[in-house]
Amino acid sequence: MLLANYLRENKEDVKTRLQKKNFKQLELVDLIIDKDNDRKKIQNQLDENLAQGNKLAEQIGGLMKAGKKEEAAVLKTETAQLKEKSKELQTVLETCEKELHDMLVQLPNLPHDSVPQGITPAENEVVFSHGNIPKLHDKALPHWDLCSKYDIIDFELGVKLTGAGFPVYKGKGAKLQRALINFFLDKAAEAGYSEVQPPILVNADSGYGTGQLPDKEGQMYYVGMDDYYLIPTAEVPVTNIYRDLILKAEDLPIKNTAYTPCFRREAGSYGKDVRGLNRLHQFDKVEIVQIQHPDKSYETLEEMRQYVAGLLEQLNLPFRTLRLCGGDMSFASALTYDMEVYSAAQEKWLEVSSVSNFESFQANRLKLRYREGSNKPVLAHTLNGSALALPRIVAAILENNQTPDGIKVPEVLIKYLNFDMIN
RNA sequence: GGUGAGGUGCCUGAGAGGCCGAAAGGAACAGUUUGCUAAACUGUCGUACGGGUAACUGUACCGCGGGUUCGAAUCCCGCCCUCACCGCCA
Repeated sequence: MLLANYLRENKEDVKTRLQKKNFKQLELVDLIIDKDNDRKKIQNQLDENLAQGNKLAEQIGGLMKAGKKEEAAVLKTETAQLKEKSKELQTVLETCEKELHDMLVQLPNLPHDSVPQGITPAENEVVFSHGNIPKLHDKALPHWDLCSKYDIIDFELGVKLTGAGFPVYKGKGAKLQRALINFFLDKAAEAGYSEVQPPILVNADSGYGTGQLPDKEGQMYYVGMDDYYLIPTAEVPVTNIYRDLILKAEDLPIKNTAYTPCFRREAGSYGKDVRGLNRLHQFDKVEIVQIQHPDKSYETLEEMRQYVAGLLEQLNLPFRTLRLCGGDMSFASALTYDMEVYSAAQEKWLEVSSVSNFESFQANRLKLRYREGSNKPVLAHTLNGSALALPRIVAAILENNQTPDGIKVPEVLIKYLNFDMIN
């Protein structure tokens, strides 16, 4: 959520930047400023009314104590009118504030200057690529066939237990999952991230804090009996740890990592993109989250992006880094890098990580602030990234490393496994 | 699920209709003292939204929402949450 004051002070700049994000209702900016002006006016009136009432009440108190009951009674009649007026103004103010809020939450975050102009994924900018696209042997298979050939991931069995998109990992497949999770967590710890194990069900307040609610309500699994949501990403519980806090400037940056399963309904997804591991309802992910001083958040974003790239290099997967164009970015992000690995049998790029700087957009909702010395609290910047999401990494490993004799395990994972081939 | 207790500032905790944005202690911060550390002393020490160049100042907030009252942290009603014990159970 953006701040009304910021819009007022940077009106034209805000509009041009919103346009870059392919946001069309620019008139909303003016409406918000007007509404905020109304709000101030109403509050002024209300405050004045209440102040008068307070003053009268004080006088009445004094008179009562002095035993001047008649004089007090006269003043009492005055307060009755004031009270009615205040009540009226209060409702008007509440309506006004609600309308203002409802408009404010419709504005997406403003894109950073470096965000490329564009509307579709085709306009994303490739900023880095690494590794060679492997040449597979003649009988190479897509990962879903490899999964059943070596009996490591069973999609049909998942359907029996739950439904489509809930695979069962078996034998070496299950071990590979554990190895990847441990590898990612160990690397994050080395990079200074402190590990947390948060709940994977969260309440509505947390959903609002990171912005999944209200917009993406339909994408989360909901436990109605207790009013909880299954997390779509560890970002939700981990970032919400810091909701409603005022941190000290010297505590920044805060670096957390968490492994959690993630649950997404993926309502509206269909077709070839959902085959095999490409799109699941439940998947595993290690997330990195940072809370940073506004002056340093872009430095931090670059560092996080390098960190994720390093993981992919160590896994020996060909990948590329995209700087997302305005139209392809998420609502809350100011700058996002996507990492895509090449899946050689499917012959396509798969998104395995998204690293974003939200600036103060999330922090405003979270009321996550920091204080420098004895200054007023200031909104912090939040950043997060996948490091990494497992399924598509697994898909790429299986496909790219396949040989006629089996699938070679990436070297860095061998110490976590007691085998080097899936066969 | 049952019963009981309770939700006050960074923490502990007092306040029981006006003198309360809230005692006291602790923590933290700044200063004095000190060879260093510590101690002692002094001071500062909530947030939000307004007005004002500023000093300052208005309003709201004692879990949330309503009510009573000229006036509510304090009284009344409803809700939520936490803790303890019992039951059930990993």
